[in-house]
Amino acid sequence: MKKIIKDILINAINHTYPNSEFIGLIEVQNVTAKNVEADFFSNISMKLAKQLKENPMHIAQEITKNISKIDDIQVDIVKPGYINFIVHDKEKNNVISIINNSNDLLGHCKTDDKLKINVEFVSANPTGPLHVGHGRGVIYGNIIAKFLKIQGHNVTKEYYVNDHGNQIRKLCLSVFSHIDELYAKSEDDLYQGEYTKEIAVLIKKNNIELPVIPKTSDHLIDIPEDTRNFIVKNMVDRIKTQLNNLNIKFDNWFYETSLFDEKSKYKPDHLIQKLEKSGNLHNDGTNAIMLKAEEPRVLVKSDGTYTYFATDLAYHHLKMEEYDVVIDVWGADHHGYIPRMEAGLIALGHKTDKLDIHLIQFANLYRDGEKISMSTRKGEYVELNELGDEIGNDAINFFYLTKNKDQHLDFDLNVAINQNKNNPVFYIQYAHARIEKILTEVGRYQDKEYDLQSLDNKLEKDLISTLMNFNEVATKTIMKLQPHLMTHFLLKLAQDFHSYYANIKILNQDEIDYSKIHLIAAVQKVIKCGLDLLNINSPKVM
RNA sequence: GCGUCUGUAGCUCAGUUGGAUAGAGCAUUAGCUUCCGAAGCUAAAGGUCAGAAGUUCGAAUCUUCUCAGGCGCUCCA
Repeated sequence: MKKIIKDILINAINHTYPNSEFIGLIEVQNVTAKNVEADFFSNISMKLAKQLKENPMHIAQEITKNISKIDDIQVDIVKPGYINFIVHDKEKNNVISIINNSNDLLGHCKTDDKLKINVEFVSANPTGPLHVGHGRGVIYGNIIAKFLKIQGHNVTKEYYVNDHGNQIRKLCLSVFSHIDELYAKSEDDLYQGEYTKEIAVLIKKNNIELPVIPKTSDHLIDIPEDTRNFIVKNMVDRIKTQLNNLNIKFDNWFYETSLFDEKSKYKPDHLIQKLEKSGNLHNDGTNAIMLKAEEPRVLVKSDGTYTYFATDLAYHHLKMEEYDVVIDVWGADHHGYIPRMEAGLIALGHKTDKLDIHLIQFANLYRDGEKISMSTRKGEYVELNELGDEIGNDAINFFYLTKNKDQHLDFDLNVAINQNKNNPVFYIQYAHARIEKILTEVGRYQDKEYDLQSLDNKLEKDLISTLMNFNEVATKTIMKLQPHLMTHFLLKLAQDFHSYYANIKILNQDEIDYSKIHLIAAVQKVIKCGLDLLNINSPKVM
């Protein structure tokens, strides 16, 4: 509809101001102001006023003179120079049939340029279970990967498992400390979570080899590889189970250690050689190896071990070579790390416009008004699934998706649990269930006679206008990766429906008005489509 | 100090590439059940869009400055 109006305007302006370059300035927008009786408007005459040095009202009149009369659209001029369009109900009501006859309401959200995209998200260290602090990144990463898939891209969802660094060693020692306290002797801040005890029990039960405790404390404890792998596997399995409970599946679990495989092309030492050849290493006279950047960044420490950055750079080097677009979903605390990563990739000859880093702002967690900090190390955390058990996956999804990722948000656990019944997601689902009830009562309605033009009640008109916006909202949500737009649309639609339902009797005993049935069927179809898009269930009964 | 994200109703958040009188939910107040599901509906009340200046016909939206908050500035991961 918008496009049709735009074409009309283009035509008219071509006539009014031939050979002009004004076409590019034309935009048609939805009317959102409540007091304005119109569906769409254009501000083109105000824009032209400046260039033509004429009164915008006058320009609008000149343009509208050249708009050919169309049956279903009324054109108005309103000061200071808006050109408003009112679409007649007959035309609008067609949206109901369009929706009900569509096989794929999201069919228009397709890209012309299919790309191979890697979306890496969560990637929490396997040193503890996923907790509520990870929730936002989990849900966000999963949903944008879904949107990209709908667009038609070839998407790989990837979890990067940091199973190589010092923190894994600490994890192992934390586990061993429950078997023999001597393991904890030379270590401070070990992991305190319950799971370390559980794994210790498994180690004993399965007779897994324990490391030898060295006689003198200057010898490091040497952890057998199989034992280490056993512990890491157990942790990763726990995380997988948690994600499974949220219905999230990854396509690829990439282990940091695999970069060090003999056959790996992307071994960090190859990386260093490459950087050295291209003259990108910085030497400050110490034993450390550094990358030249806005500030030198350490790749290999003086003791010969790699930094996290070195292996992460190798990993990104790999992704950049294998994919057209590389997306990272990171917590906002990593933002200072971006220039380093970009500098590294540029030094390796990559174009960083392929790299798209989505920063997610932190969710501050409260319990009864008091801030709680999540610390895996101290064993202070609320597991993501505990929250899921309390309020359900639908509420979790909806909660996180309602907010823009750049918005800092506050989350009070107890309030969330207590107010769960008021969660807006149920309001939407309730609309779906109510419609379901009516539709089953009505039975088969598709082949009955109906007249959409009879829908002329104010509430029906509102409902239909909202339905008309679905296409645009869906496009924006999916193409611009903004899930919160859809959550707000669904709330508005549910609201319009509940209002309609409460005020207008849809099922009349004497005779059924099948146009109303088609209307609510369209509403239900759109709600279901929107909820599916957000990974939320559409229950038929609640 | 530098970088970065944010500041909209009592609370939690929307607000489209700058458009018309600022939008929801929760909380508060007052109403609504012989009738399709009250997880609902109808209203009321609630705002100096942090503050100031600027650009513009027009600013919550863009620019600059100030104030306030989160996060980051490791040979940590």
